[in-house]
Amino acid sequence: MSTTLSTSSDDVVEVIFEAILKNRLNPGVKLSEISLQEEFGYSRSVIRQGFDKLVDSGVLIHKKNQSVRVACPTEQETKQIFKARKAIESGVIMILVEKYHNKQLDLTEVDSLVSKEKQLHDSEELAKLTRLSCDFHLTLAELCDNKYLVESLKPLIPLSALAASVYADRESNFCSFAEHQELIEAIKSNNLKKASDAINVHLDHCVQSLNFGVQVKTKNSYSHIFN
Amino acid sequence: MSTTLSTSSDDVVEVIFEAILKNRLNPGVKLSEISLQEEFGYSRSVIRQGFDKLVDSGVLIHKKNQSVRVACPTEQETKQIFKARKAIESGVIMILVEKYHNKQLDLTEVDSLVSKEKQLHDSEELAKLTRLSCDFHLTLAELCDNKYLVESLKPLIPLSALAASVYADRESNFCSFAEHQELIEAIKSNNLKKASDAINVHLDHCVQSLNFGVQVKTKNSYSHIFN
DNA sequence: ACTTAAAATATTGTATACAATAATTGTTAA
DNA sequence: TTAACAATTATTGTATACAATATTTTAAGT
Repeated sequence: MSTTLSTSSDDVVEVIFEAILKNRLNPGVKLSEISLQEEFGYSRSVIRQGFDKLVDSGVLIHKKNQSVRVACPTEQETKQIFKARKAIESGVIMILVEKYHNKQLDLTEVDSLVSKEKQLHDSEELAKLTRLSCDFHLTLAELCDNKYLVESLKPLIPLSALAASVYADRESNFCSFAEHQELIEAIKSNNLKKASDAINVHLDHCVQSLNFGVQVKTKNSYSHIFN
Repeated sequence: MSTTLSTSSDDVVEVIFEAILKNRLNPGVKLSEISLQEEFGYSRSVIRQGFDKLVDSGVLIHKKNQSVRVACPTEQETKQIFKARKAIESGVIMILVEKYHNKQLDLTEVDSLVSKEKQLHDSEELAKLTRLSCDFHLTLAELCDNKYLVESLKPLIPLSALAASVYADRESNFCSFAEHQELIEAIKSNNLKKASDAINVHLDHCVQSLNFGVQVKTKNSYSHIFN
């Protein structure tokens, strides 16, 4: 929650979030506090504060007296993550439909996000696509003007990205920009039922596109991960 | 998120949560790290870790270089909190109805919670009632077997309690046990529409019962607050 | 070679130290 | 008395130290 007048540890959180969304930090990777001191330029206590926040949101896993690791969602956890997202994002869509109906919603930002997604998709720059589709979902939540709703959804987005990086064969069809487009159209049509269905179907498709048969891979070095 | 093999700072979180739910910690109260050292028996760094988690969930407010304070939700924030709860808890109810339909849901725990609420209501022990009605909502979420959903809802419950302690004239009719009862009956009737309506109406009633005209009161000592 | 045990190393958990900043108190002037 | 300012005190932000615990390496025995 950003009622904190941002302290240094938020930098750590932000950098690690970014690294995950950009697919630089793979699930299971071990992050030691000491080793990251010079990487960040902060002391261990600051790094640790950042880690603590990420652990709290489930993005990092921390077992007592062991280094934190990037979370590696199991099949069951992944399904739970998307079930939770369906609950929260259904609420988001409900609010947005009402807002749009009352002419209190400006969709130009998401419109341009979706067209950027289309561009990247066409030029096959799949790495950047993950980041953009995450932004799409977060931006929708932010348009609700409800910080509590945003904070509820926030940790689930990098967790989804992690799940995708483990189980998605090709990330192109994991979180389809075409369905994002349809979702926006549904909101614009002032049709609550249609929009609700669209978000639920979309998130179901995300899970269905995953292949839970794959063997989980773990790497162990973090050179060239951040920035 | 309890993937952390619980460290000491979780004690701090738990004790402060409790104190809020029990109405011992009022909104706006200042909590200094140093002063709570002997109260808890932990060192400042541990206390601080606990504070950080609570700040992150919005229960404590932290401005740079100032002591943390117990949050004091404004009218607008309170409405946002309950809007977010409606989104999340609608999802909870949806899942529970499905579970009940598939005979995978045991409601004895919530049944007994509601009857305890009724007892306390009849004997006019209103202080303990807040705690119990919070438990009711959290227990429903826990019955979904989805830790992400639980974690999403968790911070909103003490925030609601804080809002009530500021704006509720009499806490008795803030979060009505009778409506809890009806909600459970709706789930048992396998009627999704009815159950969805019940949770939405109930949470709307909570907000409607509040009187946002009151002047906010702030206290400043914390003796006899914990345990 | 392989396994086991022990020593050495590295990393975390917690406490504490010190500088930077805020809050409080005391003093003076109007 | 009140207001403004200075001096004092208290509290936070960050770094670091040290013990407890994990991990890795080394060495010995089979």
